[in-house]
Amino acid sequence: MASRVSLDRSLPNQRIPKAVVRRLSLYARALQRLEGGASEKVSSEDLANMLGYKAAQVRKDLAYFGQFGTPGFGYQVASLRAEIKRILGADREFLVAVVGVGNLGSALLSYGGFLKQGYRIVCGFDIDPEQTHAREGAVRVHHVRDLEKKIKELRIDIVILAVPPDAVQAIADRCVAASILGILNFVPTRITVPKNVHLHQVDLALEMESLGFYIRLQSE
Amino acid sequence: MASRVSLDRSLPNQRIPKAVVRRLSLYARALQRLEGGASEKVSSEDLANMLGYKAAQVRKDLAYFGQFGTPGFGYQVASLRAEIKRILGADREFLVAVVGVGNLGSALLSYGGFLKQGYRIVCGFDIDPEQTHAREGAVRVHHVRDLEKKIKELRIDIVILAVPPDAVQAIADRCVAASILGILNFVPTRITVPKNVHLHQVDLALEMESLGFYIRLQSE
DNA sequence: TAGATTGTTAATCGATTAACAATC
DNA sequence: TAGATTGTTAATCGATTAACAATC
Repeated sequence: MASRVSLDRSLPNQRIPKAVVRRLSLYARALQRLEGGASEKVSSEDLANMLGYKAAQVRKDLAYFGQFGTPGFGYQVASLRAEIKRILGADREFLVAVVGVGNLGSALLSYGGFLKQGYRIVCGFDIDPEQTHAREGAVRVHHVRDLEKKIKELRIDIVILAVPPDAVQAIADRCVAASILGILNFVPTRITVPKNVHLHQVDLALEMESLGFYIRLQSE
Repeated sequence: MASRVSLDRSLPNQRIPKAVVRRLSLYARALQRLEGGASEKVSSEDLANMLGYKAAQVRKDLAYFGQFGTPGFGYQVASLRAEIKRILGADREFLVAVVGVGNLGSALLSYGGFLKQGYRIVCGFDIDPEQTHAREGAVRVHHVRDLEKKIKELRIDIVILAVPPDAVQAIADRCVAASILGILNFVPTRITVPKNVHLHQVDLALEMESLGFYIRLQSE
């Protein structure tokens, strides 16, 4: 059984901690910065310093997925980055829809931040698509009544929720019923979904509150 | 020394883990939902169930800040919520500015999500305030050249960064030099600040990447 | 070969949970 | 008093870090 791990690096048979996956994305970004730079190799020490981690952690994180380095040498910048991209799923494009095209939703629709490779925003949904329609040249805004139908038809993988707080759980339930794979929830209301659906809550109110708390703590 | 803790609950003399503070905000929100409900009391068990935690964790989290419950009874919903709000700093308003009033920035300016009590968005900054100006009725957008001056003049505590990626570290440095207390960074570029400044990175690209990773993991 | 740096094991640290005496 | 539930200590679990043999 142990041999299987080294044969097929892309299928880790242990559970991967969320924190490890987050760091993996940051490694990829750091490597991108290094690419085209002076050196084609990088050590776990270098990478750790760039991100404020410890070298051992970098090596341990990578070890979840395989052996990518050469003892006494380090890692090839380009190939390590390619490996990490592959691990993170660069081999597949995810189709994304934004539900709720108000202020935040329309900014997210046009925000390039996560459009980078691998994620394509396919459409929006709103209770009043006419009103939002004109603003978004590129992407069609459908009526939210057609949510399930369009999710299936357009094979949408991920929805971004930016609807009013009291609507969010019901919308999430409908998405789940339509077999959505992942939800990124921007609404400051916690929602629950079955554990086969991956959920990230981006809670700005929460971030602000902890920021405020730590500021207060510090000033005393 | 131990007595000091019980005397002054608002000044914890131990380091508070970030995770505890985050949960504290969620407790406050759960209590808000309970308020006006059937019962005026709540047990750690109830609260834990509402949020998917364990009762012991709720009690332990609260214990960092004092003793708020009654053995054999539980907690008073209203007073516990008031205590938590106080701990989180409801006794002080933080003044906030948004730097970079593009798509995302202007949505954040008008987004009510974190405007809830305690945070007031005072103004925006942009390299081309004229262009953004008209769109925001309520809040003034200043030229970014006046950043330091206005931060001091208006006594801004927190900046939200929504500038282009290659400008973000320089802007952050200027904010720090102008004695900002906290930074909420929305730009998908990691920045570094001195440790007396509190920094939260809200990294949408990162969230999407981990969502994609977990989806891929699941589907295999 | 000597020096460098990996991958991995063992030690440490921190956070969560269980257990329970205290007490309303 | 009996039942319930707290605050806190001790046990457990998980994640980070240090140490080091393997090896390029």
